[in-house]
Amino acid sequence: MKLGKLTDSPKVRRYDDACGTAHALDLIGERWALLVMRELMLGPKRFNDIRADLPGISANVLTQRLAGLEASGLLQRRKLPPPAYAQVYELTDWGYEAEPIVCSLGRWAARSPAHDPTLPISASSIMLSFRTMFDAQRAKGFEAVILFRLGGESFTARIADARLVITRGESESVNVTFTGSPIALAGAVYGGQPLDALDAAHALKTEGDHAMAERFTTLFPLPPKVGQS
Amino acid sequence: MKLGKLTDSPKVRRYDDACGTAHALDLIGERWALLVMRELMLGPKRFNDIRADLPGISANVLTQRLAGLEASGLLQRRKLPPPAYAQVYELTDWGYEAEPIVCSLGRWAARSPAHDPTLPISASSIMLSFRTMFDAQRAKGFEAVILFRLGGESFTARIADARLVITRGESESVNVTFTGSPIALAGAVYGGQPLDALDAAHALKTEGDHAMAERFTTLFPLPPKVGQS
DNA sequence: CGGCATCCGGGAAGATACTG
DNA sequence: CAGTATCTTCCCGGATGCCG
Repeated sequence: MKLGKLTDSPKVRRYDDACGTAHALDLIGERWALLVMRELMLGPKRFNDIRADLPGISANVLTQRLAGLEASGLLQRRKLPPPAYAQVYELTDWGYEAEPIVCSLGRWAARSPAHDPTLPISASSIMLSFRTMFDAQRAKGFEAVILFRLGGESFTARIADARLVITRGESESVNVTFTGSPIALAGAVYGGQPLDALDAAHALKTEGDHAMAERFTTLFPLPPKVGQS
Repeated sequence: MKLGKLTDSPKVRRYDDACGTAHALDLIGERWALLVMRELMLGPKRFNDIRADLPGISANVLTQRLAGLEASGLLQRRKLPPPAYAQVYELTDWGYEAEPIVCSLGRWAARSPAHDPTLPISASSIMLSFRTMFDAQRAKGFEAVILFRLGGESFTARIADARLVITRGESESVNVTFTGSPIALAGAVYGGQPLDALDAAHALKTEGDHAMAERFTTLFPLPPKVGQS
């Protein structure tokens, strides 16, 4: 039997630096930490759902990150009311305020020559990327409600007044429904793959107003890769 | 004699994730990487100067980070022309584009209850923090050129038209000169310490127009800590 | 099934010493 | 000054197993 030192100094490896950026890295600089927060950006999730959307993370590390983020005040564990009872992890208000960080990182790295968009992507990731890459100019005069069914998770995007609002869950009066995998949706929006080809390949089913669906896929221009133009 | 495997896959630990945020962490998610970039945000530096401003980093790790960032296309090594000859590290254009990330991280983490502003801070950090926290409203109608001499490094801040421009180096027609340590300057701007007290303590010398100096210190309001109002 | 503790192997980070 | 070499420590990732 071994008893962990009671005086166990937390032994956290910190940057002893008053700079806010350095402190941010103390909070979310550990491996996986920011991706865990990304997965929670669109609403609370349970342990195994986070884990499933972060291929490569071990249960071990996920437990540590959740505990660390909770101790920092960035997320809370919450028991769902009956009849669900399940325990979920939910960002605090301050945690949600990290969204600009996630988005600016994503926008910046999209210019990387080494970025490989064919890798797997989670549902939360691509919905967040829409918030990041949305071009208000291109959306002028466009009004639509788009429903996404991505492997068990549903999201609704509402576009009006050149603004985009994305929420978790289904919705009424939907103009377009996309059903399929996040990667196929990414192919349509970012890879320039035609919707009918994806439909024919049974990768992404498009239902509803196809003109609106086509227009939707044009609203998220990628920044130019470095070294180009 | 040992021969490293030629087929040695770089063995970089990557997130296999198409999400831009995840790719950003592949690029700058390693420990110290973003702080190295922060130190270069205001202009090129040489190895030992970066090292001196990042207390805690070992030469070993700094070498690795510089090599990694160079391989990713985020910085370049450059030989200064005669008579300096020294080798310096300089961010590429794309590297400089990471400034919004550094700033949004800093602004977000400034709300943390665990943030300790009494820790040491580098000259680059505090000059960058001015860019981050600058409040254009408060600067309306204020015009000033402020020179900072912070332990061997000089920076100039120009405020006009409710805009702030910070550059490395000295300048002509200066209204105010601050001379001292970065931490003392932080005390004045963020800690509410009176300039004359800092001057009396020989921590920060203020020369020139003291009214302008006082006003300058009010232009950088900190966001409220979480849990407060 | 969901959440967490434990053990282990490999590799990254930290500290120090050394070299051109 | 600008790194390299070496050694130690600790974190990450994987597997297993406990417990509600």
